[in-house]
Amino acid sequence: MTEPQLGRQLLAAHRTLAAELVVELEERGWPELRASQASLVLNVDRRSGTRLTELARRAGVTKQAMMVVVDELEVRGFVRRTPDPDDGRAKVVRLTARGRTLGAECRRAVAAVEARTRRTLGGRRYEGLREALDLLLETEEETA
Amino acid sequence: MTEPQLGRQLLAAHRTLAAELVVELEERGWPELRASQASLVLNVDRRSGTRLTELARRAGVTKQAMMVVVDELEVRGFVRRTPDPDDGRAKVVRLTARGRTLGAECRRAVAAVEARTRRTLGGRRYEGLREALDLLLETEEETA
DNA sequence: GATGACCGTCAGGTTCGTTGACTTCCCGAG
DNA sequence: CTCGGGAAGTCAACGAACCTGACGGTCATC
Repeated sequence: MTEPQLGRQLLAAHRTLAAELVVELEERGWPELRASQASLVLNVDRRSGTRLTELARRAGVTKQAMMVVVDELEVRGFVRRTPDPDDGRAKVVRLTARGRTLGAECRRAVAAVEARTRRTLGGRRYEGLREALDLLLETEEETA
Repeated sequence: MTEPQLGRQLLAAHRTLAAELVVELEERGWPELRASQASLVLNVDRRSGTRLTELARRAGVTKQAMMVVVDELEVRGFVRRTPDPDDGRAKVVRLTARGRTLGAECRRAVAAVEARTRRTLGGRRYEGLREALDLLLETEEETA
């Protein structure tokens, strides 16, 4: 009975943090923005832009999954795809001006959520949590 | 950049544990059983059965969500719904004989996953993880 | 130059969950 | 005693975040 709770708690905690981030963004005037989208914005290199595959790698998901998020962000004008001059197959995802503004806001929102989490947990437990998750996923990766 | 990783890691860790549980169950001869289903089986009171709403409450989800899982388990003969003698509205979810056998297997599978997790994390970190999650979700609940 | 690997894409699925809108039934207050 | 609020289970529709598989171009190398 104890362990399925762990799995569930992990999911619940994920949802909680994601929801908090969304609220934080809303309060800052960026409504209808989801955590996955904010996360993507933060992963695009501000200067040179970043390829889709690289974004997927950073986020630890498939390129198909990442493409959906890029699509959404592109429609809303936060990001645009430009052909990669060095590679005809590739496209580079870049932030628009609006996207850069959003990026700044996202960093603040993320910091706020992190600070709140850290406060309710205490610094020690917070660090412990991060460490445990790092370890868990790292060793999973190796076995895979 | 640091925090959105936390949220994502929580999700990834959830998927990992759920997948491990499924594999564990498969290896024990119970294929095509998902983590949510196993979790439900473990939450049904072995003697008296449990109402749908109560199951939903225990799992921290809506009764609609819980109903789906009960439906699946009922179709496969692990569980059945009987009218509650004390309340004409309610039905009691009970394990069938096959369901009880599955329950025992689930407990073992869960224990195996837990043991493996504990081993990769170390007892100290494992306990810390659980504690952190408890705290995180508990205080979330209060604010809600 | 053919061959295999790689980039982005399209199409379709899966898992776990949600909100909203009933119907049926319980219960307590007027 | 009825009658109105509320709770139990259900039906339907949807959402978020993923996945696998299959392709058409492009690169890079042999």
